[in-house]
This record gives sequence, structure tokens and C-alpha cells, in this order.
Amino acid sequence: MEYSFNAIEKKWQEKWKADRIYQVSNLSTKPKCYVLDMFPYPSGTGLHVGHPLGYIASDIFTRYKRLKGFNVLHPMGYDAFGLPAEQYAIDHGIHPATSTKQNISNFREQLDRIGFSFDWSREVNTAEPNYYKWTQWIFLQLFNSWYNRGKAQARPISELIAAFEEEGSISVSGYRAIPSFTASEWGAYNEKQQQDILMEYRLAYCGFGEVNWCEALGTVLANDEVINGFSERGGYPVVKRKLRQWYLRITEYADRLLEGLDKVAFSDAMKEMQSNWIGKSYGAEIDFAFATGDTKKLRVYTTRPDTIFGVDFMVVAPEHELIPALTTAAEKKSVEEYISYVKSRSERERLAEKKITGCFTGSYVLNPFNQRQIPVWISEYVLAGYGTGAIMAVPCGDERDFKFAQHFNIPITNIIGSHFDGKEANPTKDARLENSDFLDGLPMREAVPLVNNKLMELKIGNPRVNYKIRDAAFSRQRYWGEPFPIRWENGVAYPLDEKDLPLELPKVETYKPGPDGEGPLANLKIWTSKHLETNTMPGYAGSSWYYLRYMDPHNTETFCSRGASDYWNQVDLYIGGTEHAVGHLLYSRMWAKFLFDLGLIGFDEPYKKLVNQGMIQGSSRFVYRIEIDGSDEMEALAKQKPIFISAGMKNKSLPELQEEIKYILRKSWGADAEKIKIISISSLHVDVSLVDGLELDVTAFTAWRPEYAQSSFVLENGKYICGSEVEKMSKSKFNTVNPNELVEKYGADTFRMYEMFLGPVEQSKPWDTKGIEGVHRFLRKLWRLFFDETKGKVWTTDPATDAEWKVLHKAIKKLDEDTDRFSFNTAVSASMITVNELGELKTHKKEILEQLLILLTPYAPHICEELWHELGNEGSVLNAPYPVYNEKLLVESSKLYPVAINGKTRTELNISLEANQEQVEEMVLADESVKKWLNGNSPKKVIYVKNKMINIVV
RNA sequence: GCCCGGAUGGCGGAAUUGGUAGACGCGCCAGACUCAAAAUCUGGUUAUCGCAAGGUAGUGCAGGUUCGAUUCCUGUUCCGGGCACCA
Repeated sequence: MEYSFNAIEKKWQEKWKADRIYQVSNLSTKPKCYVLDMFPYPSGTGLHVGHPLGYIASDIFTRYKRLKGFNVLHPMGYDAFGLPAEQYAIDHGIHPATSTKQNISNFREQLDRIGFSFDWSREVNTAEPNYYKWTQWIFLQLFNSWYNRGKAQARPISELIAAFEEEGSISVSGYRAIPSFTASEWGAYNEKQQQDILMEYRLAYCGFGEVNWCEALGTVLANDEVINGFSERGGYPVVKRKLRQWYLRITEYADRLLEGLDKVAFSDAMKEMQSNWIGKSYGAEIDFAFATGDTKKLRVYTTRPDTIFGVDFMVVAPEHELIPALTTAAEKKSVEEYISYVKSRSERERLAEKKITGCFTGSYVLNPFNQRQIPVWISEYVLAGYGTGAIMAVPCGDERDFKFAQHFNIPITNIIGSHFDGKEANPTKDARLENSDFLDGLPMREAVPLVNNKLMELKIGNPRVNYKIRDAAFSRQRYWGEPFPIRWENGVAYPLDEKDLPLELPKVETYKPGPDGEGPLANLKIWTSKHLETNTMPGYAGSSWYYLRYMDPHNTETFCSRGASDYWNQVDLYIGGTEHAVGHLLYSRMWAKFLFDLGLIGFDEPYKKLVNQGMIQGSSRFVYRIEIDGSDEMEALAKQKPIFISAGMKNKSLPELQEEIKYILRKSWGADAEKIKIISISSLHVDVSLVDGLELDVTAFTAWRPEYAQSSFVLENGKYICGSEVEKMSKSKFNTVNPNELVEKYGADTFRMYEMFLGPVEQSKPWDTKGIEGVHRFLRKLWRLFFDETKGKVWTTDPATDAEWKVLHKAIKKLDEDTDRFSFNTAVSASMITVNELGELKTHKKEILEQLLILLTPYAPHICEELWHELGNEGSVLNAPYPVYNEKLLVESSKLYPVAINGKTRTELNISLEANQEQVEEMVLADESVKKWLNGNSPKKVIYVKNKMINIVV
């Protein structure tokens, strides 16, 4: 009986579906486990082998936990709003809902073949009104809430209004730079004034922010769509422009997002990335008076108030509001030129710029401690959004300040004595201060509180905690996103009534931008006549809370009942890529904290454990085409009948090559081929499916594209050998591999195990289809423990031997350990070893094989289910009792110890595990080969580590 | 530029807490079966010297700690991910 994987897999997938075997209930006496994959965007290009990597890992873990007695929630759905669908709509006139639906169905079809255990009855789709109704609802809760710093939690805005009515702004005056007011002043404000003040506190609020504006396209562009200051489509110039935008006040949660990292099992790298992003720093704000005597002050934020006497110049961001006041008539022209240059540059370009740029304003401010005149410069390396948008530059201690000073010949004051060599800045905190007035002689660390006290005493500044994180821009001038449940009246935003949700996205005729930078919705009469908000929400709106909807996906009363979220609680295992490190993960953590504050869920960290899967890179293949110089006719002929040379010849000198292939040139292009000259060799991506290893299937290649139909090939040893390179897997590089083809050829079980066998899930690695054969062979070997291809059934009910039990229990131990620590690659390897060992022992015994099947079920569910039934079992192997490891079966009495002399292993000795130091020394020193290595010298020391090794030091 | 990773045979990788570097698989080489091929099975496979026994070197590079370092520390090179509107 043969292993007919295709038939077996189809049979069981249908059976599992019919039996709804993966449907889980919210009511169970079993312990729960929630295993989640990061929300996929259903891309039009379909899945390649890199996509399912994380899904296979989570599926293995899901099945493993289920076998171990857990009620496991393992759902899947779609983050269906997004830019690519809208761009596709613009290009092809197909409604995003239609193309998205098509993409989802392709996606689903591909997933189903791999045999995942998703509970599809819980599928969600962020673009469907019954889902985004609740995204809008949560937005309304954010809009109607403010952050009470005293209580360190979000509270209803009504509480803030009540406080304003009772005592004015007194309890929240430190929050924002708005004038304080009394209760009676509040009462006297008109509606607009009151609402404007409230807007300063709402957790979802409207403000102004800079966007990438492309005048020629009349639209706002994503960073992705801007390349070096020009639009990706059309190459039109892009500048920054301020637009009205919605924001989420994530900054209020900065501390809690930071502290929360201690409660979750994320990798240290992930935690570090998040905490760097939040960027909490302790420093001071200091006011510098204008040298002109103007009452205006230039306020800077510094993390190093101790270096105040080392300030040699100031740098303000090009967007800084005081620039007009600071710019002197003489410098006006150059300042304007500089600012317009900066406007054309993205924030990324500004930060990455190595070239030093800047411009002097012509003005000076005064150091508040010694009244020294300090020039004020403008430079793009200072960002408006961070701190106060202005810095005090201390070139002896800061690298960028130092380079700036050097570049513009600004004299440098040394306040750290010998710690500064004049060649590069030294950011030390341990030097003793010099040239620093009342701080002279103090270690820098000790000077910080002193300066801070003095700032407060003189009322010229104060200590200040700052965060790098900024409020999250929450609106897009786009069509394909959730509409905001907001209506505008006289410049005031009013929330829609909850009963009017969902506010459905209307159908539009065109996806062209609206007037004046607004989104496509601004073109709709039915929309604008109701004064509805024309922005839509960004991609991360729906994905910030989707893990909750899976718990209670069909609830029409609420986004997720408290009963459901209390039962399933946090996600126990979350698998996805590191690219979401600071975006999605921070946003969804913030939303969880917010929902927790309002008592809507009972936990404030959504993901208990996070595993980041690595990227699967593509292995590209190249063919080498010769390019020629000749007559027009010859060049046209060369294009029509291209000649490709095998990889081994591409490094030959061109004349040598020409000489070598002249026969082929003449054969392809006729006698005139003598008159051409080979001038270069181009390497072209070739579809990896046309290549076996490195050998090109030339017939398939000529059939691939019409322009290659008349190709000729220069072979080496009768083969055309391709070049190869590891690159990102993408359609445009023709290096994608479709999982469908592999499942077709080897089966889903082989595919799953091979993806895992490639290497650790967390690590990036190149894809190579070749190795899949080895895994397939392993499954065939497993099959042969049960069935012989000619003899049929070979398994028996004979009792197993000790040696066989030992092999089984070694496997139980190893697979448990490896699966628990997500080391799936070593688990696959351990499975291979087990099957190899059972093969050597000629084991065909049911009592061993049956348990082995349960162990392998998470990895290769189909073959295990089939064989499980062949052994005569009823019911699914997924409901079988998981084998329990018995350590007594693996006890050894002795060990073959490596014996090293001076750290180099020289021999091995079998020694009882009971042996003590003296016994070991005696045995080791009596050994012939040890004696030989000692060469008469007496050992200084014998190191004996029980169950590990022995080392003799001479 | 800044932040975070990674680097081990021809290739993917293993070595879980500092203790025999290269498990497992691919590829390659040799052999068995076969008219032949495929499939399958057996053996070999880091480099280098050696008929062999065995020796020497070896985990990106340069140092350090240690009886002992792929593992810890310092510096450095290259590659990948992210950098706030791709999702």
C-alpha cells in the first residue's frame, strides 16, 4: 500500500470540515489557550512560501496544546482595508470591496490546502460593516474620553466637563498649553470655545499635522509612495503641507506602555525597540532670552542641563514658530531658501542625512546663567515634533553638534578639560566640569540636580520628562477605510449617535481625491451635505482590537462581551513579524489599556507571549544575455534572437568570449555576425520555476515569454547554468514559490514539516525547494513502518522491547521540550531520528507506533490521522490522549566521557555515573592514551564535571 | 544617520545553563538492486598533512576573560528588519 498523500489529505480535510472539528466553544471546563497569528492583509499577489511560515508554527502549537488538554482558540481573518486595494481601484476601476473579496477567496483557498486548524466560524473582516461598526464605536469611546493623570487612567469626558463646571481648569492646568480658566469663565464660554478646550483633552482628537502633499496629483501620499521627494507614480514633486488630522493621544499612555513591557514575554530586542520608540528621557526645559531685549524667549529641551556652560550655539527646527522673529533682514533670503529646501525633504531623509546643512538666523540669545551671546541657527537635524523643536548645542559633548560647529566654523568651548581632544565630541557624564562658573570641579552627574534647582529658583526653566513618541496620526485622506462617525457643525466635531452605527462607507464613482487635500468622500454630495467627516481611519484602526472580536465574533450588542473576554483573556501566543514592532503592537497595546480603563475588558496587555517569525528570502536565478554593438539591423536581430551564455562564461573577457562563441553568433544571426562587437553582459531575473537547482530548463525558458522564443544558449558541459543570489521574495524578482505547487507535488504534511525544518522560526533564511525531498522521504519512511508497498500491512500487536520503548520516550521528551520552546526545526529533526531508529530496530509494533502518531500529529496531521485510523482507532487522533513521558525508561548507568588534556579532547572513557572525583582521576590517569599525552608530566589538576566531561590541566 | 537583529562545512542548519563543533536534512562521491533508469537501501563527505594510526587548523574579523568560548566581554566588518501614511 502506497502513501498517496493527495488522496489522504483531501479526504481528511473534507472530513474535518464536515465534522467541524476545529470549532471551539466559549464554554469549556478545559483550561483555555489563545493562539493568534498577526492579521494578514489579503494581498492581490497571493501567498508565497514565506507567508505560511508563522501560520504553520502557530498551527503546530495549537494542535499540540489541544492534544495536551487545552481548549484552544485559533482564529483567522482579514485586515481588509488598505492602500493597495484603493490603488488597484484607481488603476482598474474595480471597487476595492470586489477586488478584496476576490483576494480573500484566493487567500483562503491557498490556506485550506495546507491543512490549518483555524476556527473559520469566527472569521472577521475589518472592511465589513458588522465589524467596523465596532471600530467606529471604540473610536467614539476614545473621542468621549480624556486621560486623568491623577488616576492614571482614561475617564469619560463628562467627568472633565463636571470638573470645569465646578472648579475651572485648576486640576488639569498642567496638561496643555492653554490659558487657565475659572468655573464661571467656563460657564461664560460659548459652545465652540468649550468644545475647542475639550478637544485638547479627548483621547481621539483633531489637530493639524504635516503630510506628503503632491500638488500635481492633488493628493496626500504615503511615505511608501514618495521616493526622494518625488511621487512614485508620475515623479511629481512632493512637499510637506499642514492638514487637519485626527490623532490618538497615545502619549498619555507612554509610561504605562513602558511599564507594561515588564509583564509580557516579548523578546528583549522587541522590548528594547518599543522602549526606544517611546523614548522616555529626563532633562530640563530652559528659556533663553533674545539678545535684542525682545520679550520673547527661546525655549529648548535638553537631556544634559549640566552642560549649560558649554553651549556655543542654538539650533531650531526649520518649522520653529520663532523663526520669523529671529531672522534678521540680512539673513532673510538665505533662511527662506533653506526652509524651502527642507520642505521638500522627508523626515527620514532629514535624519539620515550625513551632509551638514543649516542656516544662521542672524540673531543671538543670551545664556541665562552668564548672559553670553549665543548665535541661533536653523538646521534640519532638529525636528519640530520632539521636545520644544529647539536645542542648545554643546559641541564638545555631542557628536552632531560638534560636526555642525566644525562645518560652520563656530568656536567650541571645552567644559570637560582633558576628556575633550578637539577631534571628536565626548558624550561622557563622568568628567569634572570646567569653564562652568558655579559648577566648576563638579562631576557632571552631580551638576544636573544643581542646575535644575537653579533653573527653578531663577524661574528660567524646569526639569522635565520628555517622550520621543508622538500622538498617533489617525486619519487618512483616502476612501478605503472606516468612515469617522463624526459630523462637523460650525467648526465643532460632534459624535454620531451610537444607534446610527455603522456609518457605512458609501459607494463612489471615482477614487480621485477631493478638493483641497481632502479624501474622495469630499466629492460626494450625500456625504458633504450631512457635514460628515471626509477623512477615513488608517489601516491600524481595525487591527488594534481584532483579537477581541474573535472571542465573540457574532455579537450584535457589543464589540466583545465581557464574559467572552474574561474567558479567553490575553492572547497566550502571538506570532508575527518584527516589522510590526513599533506600529501595530504599540497601538493595540494602547487600545487594550484604554478598553481596560473603561472596564470593557479585564486585562490591559493584549499579548502575553510574542514570537517573531523571520523572513523567508527568495533565491533568485539569473540568465546572462549578451549585448552588442553593431548596425541597426544587427541590433534588432540580436533583440529578436537573444543569445544567453551559461554562468561559468560571464567572467571571461569580452573579446575572448566573442571568439569562443562566434560559431553560435553566426548560426543565430548569419554571416553578418562577424561585424558585431559584444559590449556587455546583462543579468536578467528568470523565473525560479524554470530552473532545477541551477540548471535552466531551456525549453521552458523559450516558451516563457515571446521575446525569448528564438533564444540561443551557450552551454557548459551540455547544461545552461544560472547565476543565483539571495534577495527578498517578490513577484518582480521571479523568485516566489507558490505553496500550492509544493503541496500538489509533495503533500501538505511534507510542506508543513519542511517549512519548519528550514531553521528556527525567528530567523530569516533563504528558501530552497531542493531540500523538501528529504522531509518527504522521512514521511515515506514513517509510512513504511506501517505498510510495505508490496506486502501491505506490516504492523503487529506484538509487545514492544525495552529498546523500542526507550526510542519512543526519548522522542516524547524531545518533542515536548522543543515544541514548548518553539524550536520546531529541532523537533522535526528529532522526529527523523526517531523514525530512523525505529527503522533500524525494525519496529512495526502498534503500541509504539500509535503513540508516535499522536506525537507527530501537530506537525503532520493528515498522515497521522490516516494511520491512526488504519490502526483501527475510531475518532480523530486530535482527541487522543497525549503520551506521558516516563523518565525511568531512559536512565543510564554510565557515560562515555570525553577526556581532554589542556582543553583539547584526546580520548573517550566509559565511566559510571556514580563515580566520584578520586575514582575518576584514578581511572583517567591509568588510561594509556592519557599517559601518552601527559608524556611523563604530572597533571596540575583534573576537572571532572559529572555527566559532561573531564579535562586534565598540565 | 538612529534603533534592533544576524554571521558555524558546497547549502539549510544543530550544539537548550561556558563542557566532545558540524546532529538532522540537502547536495556530492562510492557501492547494492536493475538490461537500464527511477525509486529504495548501504557507506563516505569541514579543511589540511598522512598509506594508515593519527596530527594540525577551524564557528565573519581583531583582541580579552576562563582549566575549557559557537556560547561571556571589548572593538570591528558585512548582511537583514524598522524609523511614525505599506500593512
